[in-house]
Amino acid sequence: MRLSDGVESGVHVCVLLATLPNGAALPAAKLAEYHGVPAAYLAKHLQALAGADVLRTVKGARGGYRLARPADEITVLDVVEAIDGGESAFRCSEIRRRGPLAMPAREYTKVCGIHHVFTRADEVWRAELARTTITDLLMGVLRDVPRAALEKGARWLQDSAR
Amino acid sequence: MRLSDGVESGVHVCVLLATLPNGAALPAAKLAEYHGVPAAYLAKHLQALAGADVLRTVKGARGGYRLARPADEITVLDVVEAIDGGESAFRCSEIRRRGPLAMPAREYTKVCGIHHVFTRADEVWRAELARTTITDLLMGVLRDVPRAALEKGARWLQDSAR
DNA sequence: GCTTTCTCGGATAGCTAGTATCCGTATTAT
DNA sequence: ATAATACGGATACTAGCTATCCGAGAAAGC
Repeated sequence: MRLSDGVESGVHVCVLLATLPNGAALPAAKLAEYHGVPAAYLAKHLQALAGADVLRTVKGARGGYRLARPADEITVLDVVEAIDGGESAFRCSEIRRRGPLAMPAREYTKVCGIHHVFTRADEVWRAELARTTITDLLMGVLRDVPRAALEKGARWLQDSAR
Repeated sequence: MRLSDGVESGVHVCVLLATLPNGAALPAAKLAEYHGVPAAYLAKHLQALAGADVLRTVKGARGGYRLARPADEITVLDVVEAIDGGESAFRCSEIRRRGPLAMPAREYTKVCGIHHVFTRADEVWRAELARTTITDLLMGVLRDVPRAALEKGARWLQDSAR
């Protein structure tokens, strides 16, 4: 089981965008450069995030991406569902209806117990991801990352703003 | 994100094996036939389960697979980790160390905050799966599955025992 | 003790989904 | 008008999972 790689980039992008003043935007190419990831690939995930109303696009020259909502109203789950999709990791193929025990379909009224366990597990997983907002992550970064790195980042952002 | 399909078969197999008397075993071919899944493919997952000490193999003529432990000491998580592996779905590629902000490696003492969120989510997911045992699932099947199907299954098992 | 039968076990192809990339079009600020 | 930027589709490439095969080894029966 593996989460899409794009999720990691997506969350990092949101944290970075949360540091921008008011309605400023940053183009996809800059976002990719900042994080050291392939630009063409990141663009795809940015589009997914925009489609899910996590990011908002600013078209035209001096455009780019910005957060669609305040950072404390965007959860990690929002990013995950935008990029990786909202489906459960487990897919029930109704094994109980196959093989020599097969019964007419109408006999199976309740959901398969195995299916149910994974559904619950998926729910608690998503609930946990929904507990953390982009603001929470940003505060963590400000606390844990070395001061020198923060200053470096701030300078880079100013240079890119021009 | 997608869990290996084999997990579903694996759990169903364990539930079926839990219905066998004492130390009786069922060969891989029969297990596959019962569930209507490809035999050669199921064999692979059975081996993984045996390697993880969830199932025990009985070699030679009239051999097969049986549970390695009492059914109430085997959790759904045990099956998942045997077949799908114990790794977290999220893989941190340390994006924060890339791009223009990169700092010497020793500067990063704490684990990345984003990584941490997914680690927690993975833990609650696994904890939830560990709450359900094969016995729990078997009781659910006995409760929810139509009586006719249960009888059909019992007959099939008897015929296979020969 | 030998043979026969049956089983696991690892090695090997095929396929699907996701990763990574490109380019042409539409849109906006300057 | 021009330059910069997002957007969407089309396309190679890759990894991991799906599916299959055949040989080694172990038990059972004579």
